[in-house]
Amino acid sequence: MFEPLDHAPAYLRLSEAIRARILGRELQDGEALPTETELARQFAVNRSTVREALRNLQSAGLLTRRGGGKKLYVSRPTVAAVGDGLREALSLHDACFADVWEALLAVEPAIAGAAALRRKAGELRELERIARAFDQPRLPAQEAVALVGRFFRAVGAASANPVFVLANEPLVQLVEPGLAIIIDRLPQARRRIAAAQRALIEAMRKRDRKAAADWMRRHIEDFRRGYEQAGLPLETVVG
Amino acid sequence: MFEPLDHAPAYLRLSEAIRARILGRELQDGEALPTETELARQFAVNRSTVREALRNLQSAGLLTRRGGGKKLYVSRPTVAAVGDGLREALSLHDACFADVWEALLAVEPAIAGAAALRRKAGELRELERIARAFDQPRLPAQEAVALVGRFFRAVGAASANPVFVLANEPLVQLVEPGLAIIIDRLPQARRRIAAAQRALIEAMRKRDRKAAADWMRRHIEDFRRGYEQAGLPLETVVG
DNA sequence: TGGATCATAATTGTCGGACAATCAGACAAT
DNA sequence: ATTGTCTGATTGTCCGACAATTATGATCCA
Repeated sequence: MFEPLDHAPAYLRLSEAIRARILGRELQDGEALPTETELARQFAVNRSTVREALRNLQSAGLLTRRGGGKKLYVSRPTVAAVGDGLREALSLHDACFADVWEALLAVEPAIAGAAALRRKAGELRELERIARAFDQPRLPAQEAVALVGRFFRAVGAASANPVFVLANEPLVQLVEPGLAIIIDRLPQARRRIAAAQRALIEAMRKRDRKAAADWMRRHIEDFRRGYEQAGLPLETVVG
Repeated sequence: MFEPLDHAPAYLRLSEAIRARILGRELQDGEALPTETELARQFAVNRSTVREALRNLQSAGLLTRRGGGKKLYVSRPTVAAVGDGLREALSLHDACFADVWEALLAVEPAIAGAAALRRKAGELRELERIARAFDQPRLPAQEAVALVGRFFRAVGAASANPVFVLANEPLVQLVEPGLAIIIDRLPQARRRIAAAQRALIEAMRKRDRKAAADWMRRHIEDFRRGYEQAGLPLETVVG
């Protein structure tokens, strides 16, 4: 019969107002925000209220502080920040390794395929650098994992699709801990990963979409086998 | 020799402390937080500082207020909220329709396939309800779009994979505006969507993974054709 | 003139206290 | 059982204050 009244507190209305200006490109990326006192004056609220609104936007990644400075700048949420949020959410929703793996199997081949078509020369070189670094003997397990992460992110970047880049990030983040255990426990893991990376790079060099997608699929399937062989249960909640 | 001191402001350290307790399941979902005054006492900071920290966690969806009450409750971020954040981020990263479509083509068939395997009887009935509602003659365009969104979300839910559910949400959100235009401009759009929905439901009834994935792929490809035929440029920045 | 140095103003982070609005719970009245 | 009333607790908002840090502008030196 009756709709509830709009009872939003001032700090929310304020942050929504600023958020709308950012999303509407009225406040451009990189632009500096007025000072808190000035915002308080313009919106006719107290500085404490302004600060609560700012914290809101800051945690959404729409405002950031630059290198120890005081001023707040308008910014687009970084991939890493969005990925963190997603990882958090997935962890709290009890996503298990099998779930993440299923998603990996769906998107990573598509990302690799897109990257094969659109990769630039520099991106290919970057992939080669990472693969070479990974192939070093006696590389500490921790660094090996980090390099695998970098490889996946570089493939994502080469796909030139922001949706893929963003979707990629939390999956990579969630997979890294398991990968660390695999690399630690299975001696053959490194060899197989290095081989997959070489094949992927070769496919991307030839701009062979199908081959890239195919190798990535095998790579991901391999990853699941490794996970099982390392004795990790697929139902492990990630994060 | 010496590591840099932790110079993070108190409101950040405070929100990180609470965040860690939530992620570590020390604070359970649904649990009520102590009052602001009590938190200020426990952490030995001012209430204003506590409030800034709370705004931080609130916008991350880790704390929510329940139905007009005052108390804050620990909560897992809702799918819709995470989707909003992602949509925002993608929009600011200038993701265009082609990017979203490419991602749709990668994940939606996989979601449909997983749903075909794991769907429950109730979820199938829900899909049938939505499809029937969509197939009504003289349904307003706005409601038709909403029903398509519900259909996709229901398929996502049937996949029983939180990663899919979460990835699904922003894609559906981003696609809806374009879909509205298509349904408005192309007379045959409704028929084709209804046919795809029927085929998908049938495949899911038979638990035919391949057929479900296949029909979903065609559905998504059809969507792109509709987008082009409606005269919308693929480079349109979404959101 | 150009660049380094330093004093000064501005800004943020944090604090303390204050008060109205409102919410939850107890209790009484109908 | 519903409605009204009271009380205490809690949130939303405001004010004012101050130390620490950063930005700004003036000054000095080469």
